[in-house]
Amino acid sequence: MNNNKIVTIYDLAKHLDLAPSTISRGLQNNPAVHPRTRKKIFAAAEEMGYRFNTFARNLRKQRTYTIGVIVPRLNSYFISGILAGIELELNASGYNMLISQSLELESNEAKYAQAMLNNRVDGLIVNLAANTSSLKHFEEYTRHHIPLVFVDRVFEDDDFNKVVINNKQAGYEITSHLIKQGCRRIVHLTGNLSRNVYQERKAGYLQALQDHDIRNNPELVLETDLTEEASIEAAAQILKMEPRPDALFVANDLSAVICMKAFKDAGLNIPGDIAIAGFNNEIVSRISDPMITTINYPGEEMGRTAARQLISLVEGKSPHELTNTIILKSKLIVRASTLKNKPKP
Amino acid sequence: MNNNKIVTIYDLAKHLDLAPSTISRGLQNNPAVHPRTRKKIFAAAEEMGYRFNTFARNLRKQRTYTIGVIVPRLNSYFISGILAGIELELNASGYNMLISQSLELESNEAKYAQAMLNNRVDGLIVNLAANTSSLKHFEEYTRHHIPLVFVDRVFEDDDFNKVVINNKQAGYEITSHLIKQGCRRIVHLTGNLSRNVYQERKAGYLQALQDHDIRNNPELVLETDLTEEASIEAAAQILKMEPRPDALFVANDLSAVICMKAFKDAGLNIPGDIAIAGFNNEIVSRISDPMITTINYPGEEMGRTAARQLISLVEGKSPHELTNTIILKSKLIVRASTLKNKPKP
DNA sequence: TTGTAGGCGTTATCAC
DNA sequence: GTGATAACGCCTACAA
Repeated sequence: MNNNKIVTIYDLAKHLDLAPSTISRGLQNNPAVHPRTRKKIFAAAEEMGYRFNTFARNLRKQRTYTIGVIVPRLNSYFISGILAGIELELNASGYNMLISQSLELESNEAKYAQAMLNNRVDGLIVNLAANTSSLKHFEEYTRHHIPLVFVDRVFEDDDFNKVVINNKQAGYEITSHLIKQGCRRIVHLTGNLSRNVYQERKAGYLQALQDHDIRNNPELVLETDLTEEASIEAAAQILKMEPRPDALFVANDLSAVICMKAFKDAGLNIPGDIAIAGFNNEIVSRISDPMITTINYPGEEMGRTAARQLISLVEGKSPHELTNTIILKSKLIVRASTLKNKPKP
Repeated sequence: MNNNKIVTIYDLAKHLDLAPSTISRGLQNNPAVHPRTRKKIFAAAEEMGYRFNTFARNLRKQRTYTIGVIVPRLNSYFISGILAGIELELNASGYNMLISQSLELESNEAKYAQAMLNNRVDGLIVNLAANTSSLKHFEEYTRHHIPLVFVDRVFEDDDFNKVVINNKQAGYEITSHLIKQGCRRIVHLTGNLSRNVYQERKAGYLQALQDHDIRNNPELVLETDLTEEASIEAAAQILKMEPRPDALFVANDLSAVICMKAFKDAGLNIPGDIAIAGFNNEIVSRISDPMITTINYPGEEMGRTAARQLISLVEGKSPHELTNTIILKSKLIVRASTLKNKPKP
């Protein structure tokens, strides 16, 4: 109706010959205003194209209904799932979502944590960068009692809220499965070991070896950044190992599929010559040939859980003092890429 | 240093026995402030743990330095790339990014467009939902002169800024390539045809058929939602076609790979029995066996371009009146999945 | 049921 | 170079 001028409650007040406070109350459905008055207010708001100013309200209320989210990368299938889960919960509860990507750098993470603080986010969800070595850039959140939840990539020995899976157990299960299939020389290809998720998967791998009396050979653990290039390189390195390993446990599906392709191109048979297991149950694990044994990793559910927990902290429904760790269930999914002993018909 | 109380410029002013306005100027590096004073101000700010309040500034400045982004889904590899590109540019220019996902529903899209307006975003980037049939929920942006850029999925006949690729040409190239490989009975599996991207790819497909004197058979065009399930179903349907098609052009890589897997499971040889081409050059197209012929689709670059264009509009560096369309280059990438005529040695 | 007045934290304008 | 003061738009005691 109106053109460009921004309409405020004062304009509505003048138009209706009422006080701004009455307009404010009416728009909030405050029962103190007469239904007739309220109706007039809404009609005028509609007619004049009124939009309320979130900033003014935030300034006044000292609340922003905005949650910050810092992730290492946006262009990752797994991260997308977490974000989707977070977004669903936040929007359902009327919160906005402010996103930054640290590009796996602690320095960016710290910078964005500060920026989010300036934006007065009501809470923050973080998936740590690969090289983050301290959480001191989050101390100000604690000091100001702004709730903080870490999801997936966390620090073990801290006093923060976290949503994780049991990576060690998952690593243990997948390695034990490989051993049960008769594999003895199992390579583990993993990411930055200063991050809990990779460190623990490796711990599970080592534990499984030990429990099955297989001597650990440090040369069989390859630490890379799990990018496409690094995976191709790692595959070449594995092909050159003497004697050739009979299994490969990779810390993520995409990298596992890339390795598998390299092995197939080199004429190897999967799983006959080498069994391959991944991690995350990404779609690529299902479309590869053979399909890849993996761990179902509930990314979206982790996002939802983290968001729910954060909201309940923000709204004071959970006590701030009690930090807690939520461990979601992960599950081994056995597929053809590791089935050396074909199930009997 | 300090504990929980939020520090404002008034606190700094009192502490330093200066006026709040001087503090404000000092913090903004206003040259009118004496260097010695400024130094004292920064020292006190640091010591007292001052953080400026973005909302108060926004309220005052009538600017938010926040850009809204509405996408159909967050958990999509292609969308992630666009978002990553947008985020890079926005952060580089000091803007925040507020994200919502429409879940492919026009109703959500409209709702979030309104919410972003309430949040006074300085501009908005949109990737349309599958079922969006009108742009009237964006009219208010035009009315208030809030810049708007559509990326990838757009309306053709509108008067808005857009960043796209030439989908028709890409569809034409890929279909012509299949024809040159000797294919005559080419199935086209696509998404919601009311969206420009799918509509145009199909137009390119039809044009190529016509230019090569191949009669169009409407039964060979399958419109689905391109989900994992729909793709599996479509593959089954194609397998039942009589006579069997000799090529399949799918509007996205993931769906193409899923179909390929189904065909291989049914004993078909790729590309011998049926050639397969995808779209987007996602990583799955490179790890499938055989690798998939596709169109390189610069998602991240589209995101960057959209963000750059939006920022230049927001900052008044481009005129608002001139809406424009930026068409990025896409490129046919030929791989084994369509090479029926092996290149001569 | 409605109105008045003050404040949320910052910046801009005008004085001094 | 610094200070006083009035906005920005909304919300909420408190008063009427």
